[in-house]
Amino acid sequence: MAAEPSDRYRDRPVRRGRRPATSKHELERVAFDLFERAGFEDTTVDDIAAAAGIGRRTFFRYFDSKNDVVWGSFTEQLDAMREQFGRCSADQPIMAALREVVVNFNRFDPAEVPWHRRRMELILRVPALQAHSTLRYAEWRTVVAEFVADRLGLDVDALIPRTVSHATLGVCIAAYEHWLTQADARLTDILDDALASLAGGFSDLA
Amino acid sequence: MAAEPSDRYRDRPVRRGRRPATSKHELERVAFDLFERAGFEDTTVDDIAAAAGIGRRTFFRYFDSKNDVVWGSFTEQLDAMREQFGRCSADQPIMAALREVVVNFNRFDPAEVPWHRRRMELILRVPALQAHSTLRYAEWRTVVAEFVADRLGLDVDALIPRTVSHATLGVCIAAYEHWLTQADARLTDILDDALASLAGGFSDLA
DNA sequence: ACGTTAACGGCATCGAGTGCCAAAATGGAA
DNA sequence: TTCCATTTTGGCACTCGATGCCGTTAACGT
Repeated sequence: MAAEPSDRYRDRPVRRGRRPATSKHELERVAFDLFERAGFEDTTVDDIAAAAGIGRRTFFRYFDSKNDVVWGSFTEQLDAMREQFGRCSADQPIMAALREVVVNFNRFDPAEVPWHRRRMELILRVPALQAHSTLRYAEWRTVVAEFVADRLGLDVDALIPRTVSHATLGVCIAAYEHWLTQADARLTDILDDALASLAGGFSDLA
Repeated sequence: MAAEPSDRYRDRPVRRGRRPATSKHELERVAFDLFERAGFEDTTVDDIAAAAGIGRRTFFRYFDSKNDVVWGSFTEQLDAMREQFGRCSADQPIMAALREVVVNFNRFDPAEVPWHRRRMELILRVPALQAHSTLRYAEWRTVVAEFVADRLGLDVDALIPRTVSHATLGVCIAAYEHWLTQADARLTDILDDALASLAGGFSDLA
């Protein structure tokens, strides 16, 4: 059941030194289990390390911080999103493309949804994680800003791309927060609605 | 020159116990001075306390955290913004009112501008402060969401008010970040432009 | 067997943040 | 003037996240 320690070395079947004692995935599993029981704040890194059977020092070789545990393979997912942007038709309006890609990016296999929900509950409700999330969101925004900048022939750091990416992220977070309060709503629907409002400049609300 | 220790007791000229050894304002001054020299990260709470001539333990009675030092009287300013929203004409469109109030809220006396710039450079560029700012932004968003909810007869936690407040905040942060890169631009102008873009649903960018 | 390589994990250290509590300072009342 | 109530101070001890250092362990190839 547990992930193979060699998960991280799929692309190098033959390797030299000592094998990793665990994997990011497995650590994530163990940690989420503890978070579920005692809460994020009351679970110490020692707890996680002990439960995973590794030393505390080793934990910090798998994750830069306790906060990072909940972010899974976020960086890899960003790469996927960047690719989706690359496949957008050039004659689709920017905000429409943005809406489509972001919504698609948030489609999950039904089996994964409860897991994703727990992850987002942590990120959006635990103060320490809310705070830390800002740093991860910056990466997300950059992907969006790159797309917008590319389309408009502007620099990534120009005002327009940054403004659009910030606004879009804000809308997504609001949608996510709303989704968490709805027991059985579809995330993609809420995101789609919210992003449509944004593209309309919220003019519908008089 | 230093603020009176009794700053915090303006409304109670006669008081009982021991006088405070310093004030939030004075601590802020001392801290900013150190941040300027050594940077935020390399300035410890001990450094600040020592420079202010108080004990480390006492520092934490003035501020909940080292991060909070840079936020000055943010909560008081939010109250002012809430009042400004209250004075808005009911027939002004929501996004227009939002734009006006937020821009006005960011007008500063020219003499304060350099100070405000340094404050925002810290908040927007130091990772630890970027992260912590999220928690303060939440308060800001609530003020905006309250206004929008009130106007639409919705709950503060409804999707629309939250979405609008998140988007508006995002735009403001983008504007602020842009302002920091421009040596002599007017913050209010940038904010006004960016908020106009938002109200237009970024439709101008095709 | 031996050397190389890579991961492990203990130890020491730093810095933020908190609970506890005695000491200091201040005004008012006896 | 002395004593009391009140309020702030600040030292001490402790927890927890995070990091540098370094010897140890486990795998592989020769």
